[in-house]
Amino acid sequence: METNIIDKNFLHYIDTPSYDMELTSKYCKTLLVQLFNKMCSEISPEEFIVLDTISCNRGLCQRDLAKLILKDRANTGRILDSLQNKGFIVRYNDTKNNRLVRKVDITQSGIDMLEVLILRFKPYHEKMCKLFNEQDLLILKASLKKIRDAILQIVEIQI
Amino acid sequence: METNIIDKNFLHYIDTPSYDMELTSKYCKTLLVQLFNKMCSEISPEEFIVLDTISCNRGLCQRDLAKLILKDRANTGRILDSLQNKGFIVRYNDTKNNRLVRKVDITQSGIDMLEVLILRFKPYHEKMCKLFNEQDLLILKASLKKIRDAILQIVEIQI
DNA sequence: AAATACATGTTGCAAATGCAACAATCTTAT
DNA sequence: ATAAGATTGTTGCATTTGCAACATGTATTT
Repeated sequence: METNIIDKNFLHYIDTPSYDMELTSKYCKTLLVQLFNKMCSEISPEEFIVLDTISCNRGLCQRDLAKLILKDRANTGRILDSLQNKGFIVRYNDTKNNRLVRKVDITQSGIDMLEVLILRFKPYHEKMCKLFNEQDLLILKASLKKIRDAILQIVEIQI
Repeated sequence: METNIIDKNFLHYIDTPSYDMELTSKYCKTLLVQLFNKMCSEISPEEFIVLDTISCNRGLCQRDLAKLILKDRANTGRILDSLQNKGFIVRYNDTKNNRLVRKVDITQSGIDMLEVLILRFKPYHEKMCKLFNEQDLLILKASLKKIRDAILQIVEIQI
């Protein structure tokens, strides 16, 4: 059999969009981590992301929040424990579809924390923004969506 | 202060390219994991990726391989231990820039394994390929590269 | 009405990951 | 020539992550 997987005809992982996305995600994460190391000791980058997500999706139950932040229920609960201990969020029992759920909301202290951080990161945020135009970002967003739709045609994704 | 971070003017994490990439990467990974659960018990998806990378980059030292597969040296060594135990790769001492390094190469058994897997996954691979055209993928690749370059202007990335 | 299935959140555990420290070896500086 | 620094790979440890099991409460089925 002369398939010759090593030659250039075969698409290797390194050449896939998946690899490029992983690589770029690593860059984004490193940027975030380095900025937080320098400029924020109050919360972790992960907690910041969750707090930001809660701030614009108030009154979500934990499972719905988990879907948004791309983590499972267990880890979502743990991050919320930490944010709650720091007083940035509150949890309260409520119902959704006649089911008991724990909903999450941001506190005033959490809002203040977010505003402080946003001000602190503003220079970097603006520097990044200047490097991109809206059109490019929209195209990128659409491309990524197209990939996800393609994957959904092959397997069922439960996130 | 009426910054009002909750309104739509502020860019939340959920709306960033970083989030879209993370989400899409998760889809890709889930696809890979599900395919391997169904169709491959010999090696893990991670090991497949490393084996594939070695197959088209023969004679790399471990550190250079680590950079390619986006892992640190420690984890790269561990994955290689597993692949070596299964007989799919060999490691041998060599020098690079007058330094002692351990280089990695794929064995015939490893090549056979890759070819078997590629044949096994061929239907899915072709199905995915049909859903994209070369032009879209090139644009996506360029967009992601542009993001990485922008990040490099702000922080130094050492992967 | 009882049994089964489903949804939500928590806990425990194992695997994966990252980081710092270390050993070995080579280069550069004083 | 000796000391300091750099590169590579390994080991140990702490953190993160995901998965399965469980408890609780609801919906559905028989």
